[in-house]
Amino acid sequence: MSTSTDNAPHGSAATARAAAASSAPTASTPDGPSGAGDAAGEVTDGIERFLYSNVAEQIHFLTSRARGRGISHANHQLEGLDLKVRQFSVLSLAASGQNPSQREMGEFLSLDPSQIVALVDNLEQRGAVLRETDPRDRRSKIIIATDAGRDLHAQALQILEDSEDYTLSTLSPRERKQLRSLLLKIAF
Amino acid sequence: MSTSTDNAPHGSAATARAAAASSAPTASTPDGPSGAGDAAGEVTDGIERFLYSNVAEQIHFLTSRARGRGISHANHQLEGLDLKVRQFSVLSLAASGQNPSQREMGEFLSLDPSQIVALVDNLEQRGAVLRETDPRDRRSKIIIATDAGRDLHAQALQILEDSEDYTLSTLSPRERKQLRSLLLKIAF
DNA sequence: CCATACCGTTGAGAAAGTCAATGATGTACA
DNA sequence: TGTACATCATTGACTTTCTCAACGGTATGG
Repeated sequence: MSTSTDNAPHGSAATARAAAASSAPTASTPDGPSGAGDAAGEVTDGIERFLYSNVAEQIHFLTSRARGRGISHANHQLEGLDLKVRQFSVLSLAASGQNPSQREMGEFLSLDPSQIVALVDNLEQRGAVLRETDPRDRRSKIIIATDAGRDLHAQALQILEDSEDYTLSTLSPRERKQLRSLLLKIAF
Repeated sequence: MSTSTDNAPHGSAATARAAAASSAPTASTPDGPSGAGDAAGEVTDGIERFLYSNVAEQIHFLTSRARGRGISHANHQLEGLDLKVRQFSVLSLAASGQNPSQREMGEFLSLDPSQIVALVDNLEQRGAVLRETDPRDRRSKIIIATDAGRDLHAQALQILEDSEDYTLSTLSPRERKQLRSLLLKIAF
């Protein structure tokens, strides 16, 4: 496990480790007065110094990192149920009482229809969901959670809520609500 | 602009399409009074109805969707430079004046060291960055942007800022700042 | 009946993520 | 000094995820 996978909830962590990394002005390729892109100041120690780079301002970088950390931890916590966040999301829709078709699941979860097939196959084999042909449109299949599926969903949900509580531990309840609200605005 | 597939910044879009999807109570597997997981109410039309499912509350779902939308759009806009967000992030660190080693890049970007190798290989072949052995520690290589690299970075940055402006178009300046701040808090 | 469009499914290939091993180098310490 | 151990970049193998094109079954509009 190279990247994440550590333990401490947030911050610090890596900082303490060996601090003997780079930092050499290296003479060649001089920065000159004010390089093209960044306002390169001093070269300090930890990787936090990259927070002043342009990429650190990018919303892509921030969402990717946040997502990566969260999903990694969540998947790890879900191992006991032999489930992944990915499968949970499908199961959750199946248990929503909203009678989702596979196409709708794909659209909502930003997944290709072919990926939904595989995910539903898996859950169906485990007896967690059923495929029912939609009587209104016999082309589409409505995915519905079985009793066992709803049970599995409930267990997973509890674990995921705990995991999220861990992931968002640096945010106040109010901030968590704000974050969800803001993400929702840009997610659709 | 204009070149991209869809057009409208956000919302709507799919909603209008064919509304003849599912919704059948389907007799079998009855919902019964209040299913186990959700408070299943009415079954309405668009996929927005899944916003009441449990998965829609999950931070994973929100970050994944937001990230997917954003990166997809950004990558599309970057096509002209034959660059992807992924490569830009490495280039950005190389141009930061912070003399990052590959290991540090990997840690900061949440990428495996082996992935950094490939990314740097690519940028190096294009003449955008150089690998310089760190005189302080000859095991590590410091990645530095060339003049051409800084130029490419500047162009890409402009495109990405426009793309982000599009992606975040539903947020006020204040909200954008909040979002960045909140994500930063949970990203490290 | 016919043309057209859509749904789920399959298959193939590219991209991304994960992991172990290796050579070169650095660090600690007896 | 030498010896054990850790770290860095790199390679290779493998799994997962993504993307796309096709196809059969089905729906819709003339």
